[in-house]
Amino acid sequence: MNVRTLILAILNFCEASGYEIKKMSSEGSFSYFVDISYGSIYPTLARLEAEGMVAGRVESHAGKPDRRIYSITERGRAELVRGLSQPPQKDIFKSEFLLQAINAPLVGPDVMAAALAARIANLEAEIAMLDGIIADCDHPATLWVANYGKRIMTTDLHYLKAHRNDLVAIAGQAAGAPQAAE
Amino acid sequence: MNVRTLILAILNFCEASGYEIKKMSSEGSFSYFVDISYGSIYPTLARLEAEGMVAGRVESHAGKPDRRIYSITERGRAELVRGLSQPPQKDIFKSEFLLQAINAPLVGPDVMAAALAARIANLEAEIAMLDGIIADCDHPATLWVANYGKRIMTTDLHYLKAHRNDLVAIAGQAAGAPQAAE
DNA sequence: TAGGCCATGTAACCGGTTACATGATTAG
DNA sequence: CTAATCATGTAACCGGTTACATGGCCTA
Repeated sequence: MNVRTLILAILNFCEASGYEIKKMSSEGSFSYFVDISYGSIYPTLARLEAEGMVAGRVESHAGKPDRRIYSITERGRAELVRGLSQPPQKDIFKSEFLLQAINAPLVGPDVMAAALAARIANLEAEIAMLDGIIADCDHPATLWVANYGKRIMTTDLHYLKAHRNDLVAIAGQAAGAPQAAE
Repeated sequence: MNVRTLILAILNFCEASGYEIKKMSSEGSFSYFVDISYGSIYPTLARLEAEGMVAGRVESHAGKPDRRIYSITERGRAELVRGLSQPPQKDIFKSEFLLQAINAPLVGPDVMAAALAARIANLEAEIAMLDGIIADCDHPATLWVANYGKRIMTTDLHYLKAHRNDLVAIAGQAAGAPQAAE
């Protein structure tokens, strides 16, 4: 899942500028599995154009900076299919929250409670975003993914709310006596 | 969640060699959120030792290569607490499967069905691993995380099984007619 | 008039992986 | 005899981020 394929996938939905791609990847319907930086978007876009995978055109709007709008080409779409068709590698899931949770006794109940609260808030925000997609969007595949994501996040949220106190209690177990000495 | 903190976290559970750390991170109870490579483990371990965060000793077993066993020091534990205590950044979730799913019409029903099957198999394997941890382990925080993970993965699995056909159908919608022309 | 948003781009850096080098022991 | 497992380590590479440079327009 390199930036290259990701950008092609986004451009296969709609043409966009580098700036818009950034926004889609950090706020829009792609945000729940990526967040690309400008520093990788613009060079990749330039390279994709040089390879004929995307076509760029400049659009001028009065009172706004010029925008380079890119759209995917036939070659780009073929490349995207190639990229998507090879068996997907395992999902990568990196959770600092889980690392904290596994070390609950070490971080203590206060930090743990704060982390739980942050995660719950985060999940609620993300579910709200998915609700927005589910309401607005009529693209079947996107809807399928949004509903799938919502289902999992909802379960996650319920579980956290039901068991947060257990984890805080575990974190409190060793409070003040920070593990055996060296 | 850099390798540094991760290694300290692992060593806070038990002392281990670089080789064992690798195994824990790619098979053991840490594997469901990381997989570190030797190329980052050994240099990091050396650096941590130079900084006094971990202490290494050489152990010889007849008929086996020498092993450098590392254990965390007080300083290392303090460093770990510091690393864990700052508010965790958002979970990173990168899923090639989801990227395929969102582009289901493009990849076609066969590839989509294969991806679904792979993901289902993967989830089943991971749930089995979690069951192992839940049965064996008596560390409360680890158990909490394992049960949490199991709950989510189980929901995930059920949802996938119940809705896989829908996604394959969506992927079949555009089969043979690969999108509008340029 | 200060700060935020729009908009594009580059250069330096960095965290990490891949691939390689080495070598003994054990299981098939 | 071959392959796998145990075990440590290095060097080259690479994908990506951070921080910087630039500048006009709009809002508070």
